[in-house]
Amino acid sequence: MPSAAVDEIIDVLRAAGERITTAKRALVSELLGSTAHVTAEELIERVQKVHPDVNKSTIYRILHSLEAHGIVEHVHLGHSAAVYHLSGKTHHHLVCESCGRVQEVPEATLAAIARKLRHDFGFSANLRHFAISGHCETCG
Amino acid sequence: MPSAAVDEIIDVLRAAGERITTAKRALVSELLGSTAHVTAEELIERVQKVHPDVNKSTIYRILHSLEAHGIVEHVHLGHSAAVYHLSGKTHHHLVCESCGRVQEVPEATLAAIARKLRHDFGFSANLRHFAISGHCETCG
DNA sequence: CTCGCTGCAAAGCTTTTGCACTAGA
DNA sequence: TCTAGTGCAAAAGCTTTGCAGCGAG
Repeated sequence: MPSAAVDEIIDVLRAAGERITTAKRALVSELLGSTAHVTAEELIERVQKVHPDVNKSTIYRILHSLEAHGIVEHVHLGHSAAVYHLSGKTHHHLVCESCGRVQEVPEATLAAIARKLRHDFGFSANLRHFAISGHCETCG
Repeated sequence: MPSAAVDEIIDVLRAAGERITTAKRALVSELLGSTAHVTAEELIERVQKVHPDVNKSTIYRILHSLEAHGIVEHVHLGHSAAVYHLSGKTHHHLVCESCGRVQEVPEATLAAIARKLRHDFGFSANLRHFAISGHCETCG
C-alpha cells in the first residue's frame, strides 16, 4: 500500500535492468502490506483480488527475482509451503511440532551460535532460512 | 545387515503390538546398513533390490511408524527430499546454499543455544529437524 | 478367523517449465 | 521494434490416501 515504499523497491528492479510490470508492482505492494508469514498461495490470492489475470507462475517467478535481488526471503516453518517476507524484518522462528504455534525471536538471540559456527567451522549460518523445530512451553 | 540389531528394533515394534512383516524387517535392515542421509527414495530402491514387490507407500508408512516409535528421525537438508536416519546418530547439519556440501557437527556444539531457548522462551528446540543453512568456508 | 498391513493407482500439494503471445522500454 | 515478461496448461517432485485383497498372529 505505501506507494513510496513500493517505488523504492521497484526502483531497485529498474536499476537492475528489469521491466516494471503490473504484476511486479502489485506483488511488491502486497508484500509491503503483509505483516509476516505469507505463503505464495496467499500472495497469489491477494494479488488476484486486485488483478485477476495475474497467473501464479508469474508470482513465483517474481518472488524468485525478488529473492535474487535480496529484497525478499523465504522461510520454511514446517512441512507445508514456504512463507515469504521482506528481507528487512529479520528474526528467527520457533515452531512447535505439536500445536504449530510460531514464535518469533529477535536475531540477537542466536547471534552467539552464528559466531561460534563461523569461528569453529568457517560456516556463515543463515539461521532464518529454516525454522527451529521443537515444543513450546505449553506443549512441553 | 546386523541381524541382532534388526531384531532389537523389531522387538520394539512387536512390543507396541505391531505385526512383523517382510517389508518392516527389510527396511530396518537397510536403515541399519546405511551410513546416514538416506532419502526415502534411496531406501525404497535398496529394499526393492531384495524384495522387489515392496511398494513405496509401504516404505513411507513404515517410516512414519518408526518415527512415531522414536526409532528414526527425518531431517530436511534443503529443498529436496527429506533424509532419514536412526535416532541414535544425532548430530546437526550445516548445509551450504552454494555448493550443497553437508557438514556434520556434534550435538554439543549447539547445546548452549538449546539451553538459552529453553531458559528464555520455554522452548525445547530440536535443532536436528531442519538443517542449518548458510555458506561454507570455501563458498564464502 | 480377524484385522492390520500391503500393493496399486490415483490424487494431493507446492513449485517449475515449455511455449506462444503480450507489452514494456 | 525487440525481447523480457506473462498466461496457460502441463509436468515435476515428494508424499499421502482410498480401497480391495492378503497374510501375521
